[in-house]
Amino acid sequence: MAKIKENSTNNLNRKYIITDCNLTYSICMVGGRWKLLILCNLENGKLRFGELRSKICNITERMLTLHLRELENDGIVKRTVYAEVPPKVEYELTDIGRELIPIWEQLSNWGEKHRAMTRPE
Amino acid sequence: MAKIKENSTNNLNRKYIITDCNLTYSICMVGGRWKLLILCNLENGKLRFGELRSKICNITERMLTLHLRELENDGIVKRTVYAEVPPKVEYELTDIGRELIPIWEQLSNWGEKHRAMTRPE
DNA sequence: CAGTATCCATTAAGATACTG
DNA sequence: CAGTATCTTAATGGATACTG
Repeated sequence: MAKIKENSTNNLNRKYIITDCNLTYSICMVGGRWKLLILCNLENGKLRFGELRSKICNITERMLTLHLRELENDGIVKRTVYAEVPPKVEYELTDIGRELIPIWEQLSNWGEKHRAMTRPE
Repeated sequence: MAKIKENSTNNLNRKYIITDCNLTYSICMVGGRWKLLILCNLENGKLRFGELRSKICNITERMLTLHLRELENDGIVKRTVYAEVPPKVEYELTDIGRELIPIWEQLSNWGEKHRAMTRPE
């Protein structure tokens, strides 16, 4: 029943990390409304903050920032700040982040198939 | 930007179905705190309500009921009621539900690896 | 046994304005 | 451009009691 980052603020999905279940751990790391969506947009290379925002329909700057910070803290995304004016920041997948690629690909394929089965046009 | 089941009550994760993204669709179907956990406990066959409850640490009856209903409505889980006293209800994966097995297996393996990397004992 | 119903607490998400 | 800060709303989760 051990939890991590207890009582932290602005920490998404952290309350239910129970260290004896790997699936729960993973859901904590990449579950939720936005994370896989952010990650899959980074599949083909680096993107800037604004590029991510415009690619991910309906995400607010606040949500994008919060989730990117978490993904960065968890070593799934790498953030690079360029010392330029105006500022330029790029995000990319880390090696462990890239290992998730087959997961969102399969999940996406499953969704397409499930939708075709249950919600035919 | 089309949504489904708008304004429904007690419908988890339904607000953000945008029909032109399969990944978002899948996340809606099996995302969230509990669904994959419920499903992976059904991987090896049928289970009764009480068995699921005791296998899934910390889940309340209410949450288990709500999520099982959704999974049933979405054709991912099959519910069988036996006409007995006391009541007996069994849950099992459907075919489309079984197609998710590799996803939680991979996700679980990823979690184990990620944890070993970032949180060594 | 397998749930419902009710009420309440916590958390995630969204809108908007502002800044280095 | 890439964020913060603040406030508000919506969604999720939990406790407890009760029932066919």
